[in-house]
Amino acid sequence: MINLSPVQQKFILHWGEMGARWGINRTVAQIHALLYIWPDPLNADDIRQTLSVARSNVSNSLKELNGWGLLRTVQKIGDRKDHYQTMDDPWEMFRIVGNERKRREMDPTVAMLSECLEEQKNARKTDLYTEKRLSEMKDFFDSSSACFEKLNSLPTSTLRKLSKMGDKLLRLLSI
Amino acid sequence: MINLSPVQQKFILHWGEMGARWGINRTVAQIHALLYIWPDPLNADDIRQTLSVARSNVSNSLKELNGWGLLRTVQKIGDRKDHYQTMDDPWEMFRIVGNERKRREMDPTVAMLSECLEEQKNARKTDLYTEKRLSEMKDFFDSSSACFEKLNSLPTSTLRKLSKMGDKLLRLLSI
DNA sequence: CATATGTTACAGTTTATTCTGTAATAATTG
DNA sequence: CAATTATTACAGAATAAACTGTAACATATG
Repeated sequence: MINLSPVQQKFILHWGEMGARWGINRTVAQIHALLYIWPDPLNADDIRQTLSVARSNVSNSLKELNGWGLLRTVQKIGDRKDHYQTMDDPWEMFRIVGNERKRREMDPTVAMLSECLEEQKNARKTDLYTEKRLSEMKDFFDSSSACFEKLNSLPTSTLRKLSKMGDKLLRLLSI
Repeated sequence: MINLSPVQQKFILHWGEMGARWGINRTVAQIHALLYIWPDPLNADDIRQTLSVARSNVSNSLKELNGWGLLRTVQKIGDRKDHYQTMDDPWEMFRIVGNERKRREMDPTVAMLSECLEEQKNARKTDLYTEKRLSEMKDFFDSSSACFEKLNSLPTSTLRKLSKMGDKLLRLLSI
């Protein structure tokens, strides 16, 4: 029987609300928060009881969490139920989320911009202004997404160090 | 009378759909796309007709766009109507959007984590595990948001160059 | 085979958001 | 003052997303 402390509840509820802004469903985010804040792996029924949601909702949410690559399933001896875990390391966690967000929020736009530019070339009427706006936008998405990919390919330990460099980072970059 | 080419329509519709994923309302994003892709400043009625939305929707959406800092109001001689523009430069545009997203998506979580840690300290029961999870998460948010702020404080021209450096950037950083 | 466990589909409900259309209000201009 | 323009509030409609509860199904275990 899971009994959440007030602080744990607060964390889980906030994570759930915030999830929406991060493009993650509330229940999915709550489950993620629960697994993150709880010391032991939990089974689906623990989750259902603790968060008061329908069993089917737990199942679907776990599937989605798994789709994000944020879930691990483990077993306990003498217990046939699956038990679920999530990773400890926030850097690792948000690297994954970041990748997924890039895939959902940038890639489709890059594709659309390419199509538009192509269609604009083949159009009966030339429209230099539109072409300029589209290609500047595409240029932005291309370079920022390449840059993001490069940074995200670095090992977590490097990202951690870089993000902690503070002003040193700026000095390094302003060469 | 505004007459959108197929390519312009495609761009606007996509921008509208994508807006949702970026945390921006569809109509707001469509209006933004329209102002971005159209060579001249447009008045509210142009926008209403072109996008087929209610006048009140245009007014509220323009207000929100203004709240993001993405709108400029200009006048035309011999015309009492306000005319609206948005900025050309995608880097500038997404710097603003990025700032706003940080404010909405990170800052509240940093605040929540600080509160939780404070409350955990004052709690009757000590809970070292929860404390560890919370403080590691806070550490992540603190350093990544500081890092983001530093980068975002750079002039657009610098950001543009950095994002275009490709592998040179990695070599520079891997010192 | 009986039981336990987990997934999936689905109809219906709830909830939140967005949008419309109207009306009231205010400010400005000729 | 009359006309133009823009904002705001609001009730109701339309949409979209999320959730519930149930049932069917599959799989594995003793």
